Amino acid sequence: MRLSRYFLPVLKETPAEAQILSHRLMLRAGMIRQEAAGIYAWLPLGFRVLKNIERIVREEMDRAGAIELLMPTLQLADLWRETGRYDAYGPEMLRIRDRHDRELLYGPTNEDMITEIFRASVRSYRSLPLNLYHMQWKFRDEQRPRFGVMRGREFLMKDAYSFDLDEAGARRAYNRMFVAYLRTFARMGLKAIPMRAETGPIGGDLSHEFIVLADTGESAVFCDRRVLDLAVPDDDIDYEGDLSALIAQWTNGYAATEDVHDVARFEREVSVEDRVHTRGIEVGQVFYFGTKYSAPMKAVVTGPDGVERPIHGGSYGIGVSRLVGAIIEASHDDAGIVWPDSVAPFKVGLVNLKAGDAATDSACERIYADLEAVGIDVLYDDTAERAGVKFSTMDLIGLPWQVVVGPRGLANGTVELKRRATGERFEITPDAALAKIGVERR
RNA sequence: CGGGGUAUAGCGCAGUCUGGUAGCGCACCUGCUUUGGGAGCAGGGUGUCGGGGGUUCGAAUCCCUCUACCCCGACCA
Repeated sequence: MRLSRYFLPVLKETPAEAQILSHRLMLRAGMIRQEAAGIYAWLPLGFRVLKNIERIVREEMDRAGAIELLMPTLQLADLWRETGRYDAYGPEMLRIRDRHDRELLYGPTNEDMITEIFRASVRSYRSLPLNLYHMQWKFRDEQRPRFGVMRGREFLMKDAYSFDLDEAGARRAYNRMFVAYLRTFARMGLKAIPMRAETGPIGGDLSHEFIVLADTGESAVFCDRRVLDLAVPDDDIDYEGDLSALIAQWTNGYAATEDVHDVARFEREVSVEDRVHTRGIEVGQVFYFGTKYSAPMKAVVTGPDGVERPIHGGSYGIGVSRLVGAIIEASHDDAGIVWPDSVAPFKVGLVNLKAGDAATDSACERIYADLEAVGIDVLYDDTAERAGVKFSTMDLIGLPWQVVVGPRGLANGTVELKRRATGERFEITPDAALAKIGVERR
């Protein structure tokens, strides 16, 4: 993409309403624009990051055996009346009437609807286990939206729902999602720690929150340093195998958010040098809730013994849009965002220091073409801006690699390659720069 | 939902107390000079002063009212 033809409205000054760092950087980097309290338009750069996060979530969900579908944002109130949640949910639910005066709601979550979909078609235990998920915009009319996309009213959530014949099956489903979550967050460059959680209004008796550690996170967390060093399973993990030992490894060590923190236990189980007290951001939560929805909604299957019984369910959420903010909170410096490679909006920023100069232009064009040819996303700054502006913009938007091309270097046959995350700089030939990025010129 | 605050150009702000027909910096547009870490000179205002109503010869400014947004606290992917 050529910057001269892109839409990248970066801001030099920070909008007054943005308090936390990720929100400021997202506004300044031209990733989002606020349209109402807690409601954002995703501008091209932010949208690319969102799509990358979506892709990773999708790949890991699919790998773990979940099946993607898409449910609507609008739901009939009657569906929610079956579980009693229409009245229970309160003013956080956005309620709407259509032209026929039918009561609708903008879905804050989808347990009720997925259960309805399930019960319409599934009759036998032979169809189980089943795990269905989607990524869809949710709306929760928060009393106080804040922190940009970290706490919006409209947000993109991945929500998965598992259906099993009994509790043992449901716990296996839970374990699969647990492992998938470990992998998902790790792939985004995040250290996400599962912590025992309250089950909240969704109900159930087994739940973990996945908390990303970031100094600027909204809640205080306490954990055993040894939990931070646990290895995340590789992509050859066998989801059909027994995952319970792996889960135990991750859940035995102490890890708790402030509200459920047990000081006595923390000090008893964790040695002083292993005690970690930092801050975190919740990016996902997994629940087992048994027959809470299946019983009232009569989502039943016939078991091998011929007896009908309500299925045991679980739900598994990831705040996809929140992750954009969480990643920035966890990965930035004074100059701006430092994107992990896997979610970066472009992999390479190509800086033409003297647009209009024939030699510089043609060197840039060649590098640009070579990168595009192998499918590497590159943002080519071909504008006539000053070097200082170009550099600060590139640092702000945080692309993993910068290739800086100017007459001074070209006189020696070199360009400058910069690694955003480490600050390393190399004065090397264009071919060598491409090789480091991962392109072999033929 | 309790407490506090703000609303003036794309962004950051002054002007409001004491009414006189809108301004500063950045950004943006035109031209020239520049160009290796947020340039210089000259010219240009792109605005229902959040909305509605009122007072007044005259309202960004005073009064009434509505709305939006932000911050602190209690709640959430």
